[in-house]
Amino acid sequence: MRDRNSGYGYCPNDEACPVEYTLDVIGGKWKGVLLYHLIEGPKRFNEFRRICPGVTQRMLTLQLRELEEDGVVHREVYKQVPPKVEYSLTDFGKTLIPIISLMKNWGETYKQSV
Amino acid sequence: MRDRNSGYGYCPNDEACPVEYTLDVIGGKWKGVLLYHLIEGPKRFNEFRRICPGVTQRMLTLQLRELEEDGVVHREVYKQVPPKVEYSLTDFGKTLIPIISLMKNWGETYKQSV
DNA sequence: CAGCATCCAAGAAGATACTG
DNA sequence: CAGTATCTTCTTGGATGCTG
Repeated sequence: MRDRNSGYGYCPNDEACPVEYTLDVIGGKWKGVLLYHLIEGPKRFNEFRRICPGVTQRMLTLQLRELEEDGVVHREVYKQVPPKVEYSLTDFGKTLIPIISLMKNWGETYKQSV
Repeated sequence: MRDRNSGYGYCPNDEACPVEYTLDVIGGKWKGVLLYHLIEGPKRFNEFRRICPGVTQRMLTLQLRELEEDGVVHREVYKQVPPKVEYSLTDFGKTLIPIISLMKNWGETYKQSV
């Protein structure tokens, strides 16, 4: 999922790779949920932990860092005590909103049918 | 990605889970590409291997099996020699087309920008 | 509060060889 | 052609303890 270089060298087909590229950005184990919650507005670290009790501290950190690296999420550190860090969607990240919304709708519609 | 039972018990938030559920169906390493190619029409096993040289035989089998289990893909075995197996989207699978298309468009648009 | 470091277990994925 | 089986490697992820 992270081997952007090796992973996409394999597939010479220009029509196929965009889908895989998109999944590389949003397909992490928790990225979908995190992004979905960020649509509503900025969130703090422990806010995520409350919303999704299943995600560990470590995973939350890692997933947020990857989203940050991909330029999808902005990490704002407020220099104060106690520390406060806020995560929000970048403008680039906002371009993903239609996809996340569609996925949300699809999930809502078909979750019970499987 | 496969632990549908344990994975979703964790998250009590009904608004978040649909996204994760959708990703569980289409978020596998190769599922996006496979589904994308199936939009064009039915494909055979080795056809996929030609289109995506990066996917191993084993992975291709596993991913197709999971898509089949999820009712997204239909596997038609023609009883003949040499054997012929055709994979196609089910009606249920076709409901995913809008999502895949959006992901394709997004990937095409932003692939270079990262 | 928002993490990082370390260690360890479990699972995903690759390589290779073989089959109806 | 379309797989299966097995073995090994690599990556993910969880648990725990510590910090500015």
